[in-house]
Amino acid sequence: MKLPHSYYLSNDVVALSRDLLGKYLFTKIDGVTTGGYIVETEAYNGIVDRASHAFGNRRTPRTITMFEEGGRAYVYLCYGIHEMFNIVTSIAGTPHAILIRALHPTEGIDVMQFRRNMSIIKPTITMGPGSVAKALGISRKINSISLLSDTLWLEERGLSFTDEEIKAAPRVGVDYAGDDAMLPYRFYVKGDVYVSKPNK
DNA sequence: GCGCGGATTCACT
DNA sequence: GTGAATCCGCGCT
Repeated sequence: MKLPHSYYLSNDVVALSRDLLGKYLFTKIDGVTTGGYIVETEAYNGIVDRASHAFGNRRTPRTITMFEEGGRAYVYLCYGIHEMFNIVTSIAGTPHAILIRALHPTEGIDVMQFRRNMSIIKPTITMGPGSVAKALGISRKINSISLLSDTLWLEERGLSFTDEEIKAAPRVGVDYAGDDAMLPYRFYVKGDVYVSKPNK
């Protein structure tokens, strides 16, 4: 079942980040479906979070997507090379977003392998945010697209993890954020081979 | 206009 | 473990 629009309207982006572990994420491009379940996320907590692009209520052509109503994709280019896929949450005007950092692939693995230029399957196929977006065929062209569309959506399939199976930790690559860099806003499934390290 | 640097990945030592 | 790749968003002049 697709996650309903209401799922994305929660104002608690940190709780939602944890809840997304085990949810399935799919794209359907040129008739081919690819995806799997989410095993690593990071929460970006609106205008008070120094690590967020929207910190200080910064509205620019890039960040405006985060200020839209929840239930959309926020896709941007990082380091001039990698596309990053985020889930926008909360109501319009509150720029919460969740970065999808790793996926445990289940469907369309051969196509994802082709998109990643991999001759043999390795865990790095969907490990790390740039890899997830590339494997799923997500680019800036679909920035702001609805997560209830036929191109990109999430599903609940009855998979969940206990608190013992989940680790909360500081986010990756946000040293510029001062004290906010230490907040435990990264969530992952312990020991899953697709989680970017460390994964214990 | 200019310049800095980034929510990273990969090849290579 | 280290460094290159590579684009453009963003703040400041």
